[in-house]
Amino acid sequence: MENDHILLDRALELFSRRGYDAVGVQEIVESAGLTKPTLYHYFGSKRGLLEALLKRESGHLLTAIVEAALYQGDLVLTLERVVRAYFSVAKQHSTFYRMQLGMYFSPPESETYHAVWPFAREQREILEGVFIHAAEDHGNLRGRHTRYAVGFLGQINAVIGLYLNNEISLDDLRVYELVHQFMHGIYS
Amino acid sequence: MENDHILLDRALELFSRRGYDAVGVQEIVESAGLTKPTLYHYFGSKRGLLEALLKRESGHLLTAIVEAALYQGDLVLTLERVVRAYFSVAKQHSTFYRMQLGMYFSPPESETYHAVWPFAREQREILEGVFIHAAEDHGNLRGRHTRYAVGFLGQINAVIGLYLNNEISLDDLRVYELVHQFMHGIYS
DNA sequence: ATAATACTATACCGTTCGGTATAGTATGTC
DNA sequence: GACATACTATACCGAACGGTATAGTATTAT
Repeated sequence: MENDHILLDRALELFSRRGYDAVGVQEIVESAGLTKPTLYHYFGSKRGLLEALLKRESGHLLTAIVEAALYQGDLVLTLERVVRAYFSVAKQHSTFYRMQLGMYFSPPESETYHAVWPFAREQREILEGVFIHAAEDHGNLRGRHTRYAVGFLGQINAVIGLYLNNEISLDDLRVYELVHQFMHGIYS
Repeated sequence: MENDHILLDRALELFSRRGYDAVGVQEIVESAGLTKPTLYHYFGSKRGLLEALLKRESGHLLTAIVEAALYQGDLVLTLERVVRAYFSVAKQHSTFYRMQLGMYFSPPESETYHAVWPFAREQREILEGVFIHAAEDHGNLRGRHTRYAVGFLGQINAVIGLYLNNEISLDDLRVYELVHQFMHGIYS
């Protein structure tokens, strides 16, 4: 295994558990069994390490939801695929998901917020695309794509937040519940 | 104005903009026109300052939603009051709301997460109480109070997140939309 | 007048921060 | 054999970190 990959793995583990600011460069290289010049050779700075990490790990999530978000006439089916994609990444890459979720809500002038913002926007645009397409079939959705995308993502992340705190599991029933509630409310 | 209040105000401003870890004690006291021994006299440690800050500011939010969450037979009405309470605090204390939202999603071994956790749990319990009470009138809600509380809070925070990024405003229409969608889904 | 209490400034503690200058050691090319 | 390239360790940089010992200055109670 290459040393740059080892560094990224260790940084991901430490950042997701304790946060970017609370983890020093020294600790990362020690945990990787290397020294600082190696890290600075590959990434140039601590910020560069963070950006390389986000770039590598976001790939999983973005490709998964791009594929899932292909709208082909059935909104429920599409949303279920999207939720399943999110759940799948949250389960297989839970440390990364925890990290990017925390960074999305980090303060607006922090390094982490600026670093994660492009990837967060991309996620939202993909979801907005679903609702924009669906509005061609369901006129009453028109003009509310941002609202829906944000609200839907908010619910997904609320559920994944519970999963990351070991309060629930992420299974097919949970997918159905989430989408059904989003589409039809809580009574039915 | 007392010096301890000045310190809390400056800490709130700085933490909410750049994050707890990224702001040093020195910067806080300089911004307050004071020196470090004053801060350590009142709060004992940086962590103590954070906890005092959360305690002071959470009061606004908790009293507001406790009052709003009184269920008296009309779930829609109660939820609208709750959303209005959240929106009101988010508008009047936007720096605090941003801070506590970020801390709720901060890494699980960070100081900020541990400090904010008791207040987050209290919020959720209040909301769960609404759905537990409502289930006495609407049997099909029974046993899903956690799910609903978390999902509802997720949607509220998603919308407030948009507001904090200056993408939307928080008005009565937005309250209606949020509750209506939660209750009846997106089609109606 | 005196003593106790509450508060605040100066100056400092040891440690850690992100980052780097220097000196290597491999590996492959010509 | 000479040389460039890629990578990594030792040892260090100045600055900032959270926190404190000491010495005060007001205010209050006795």
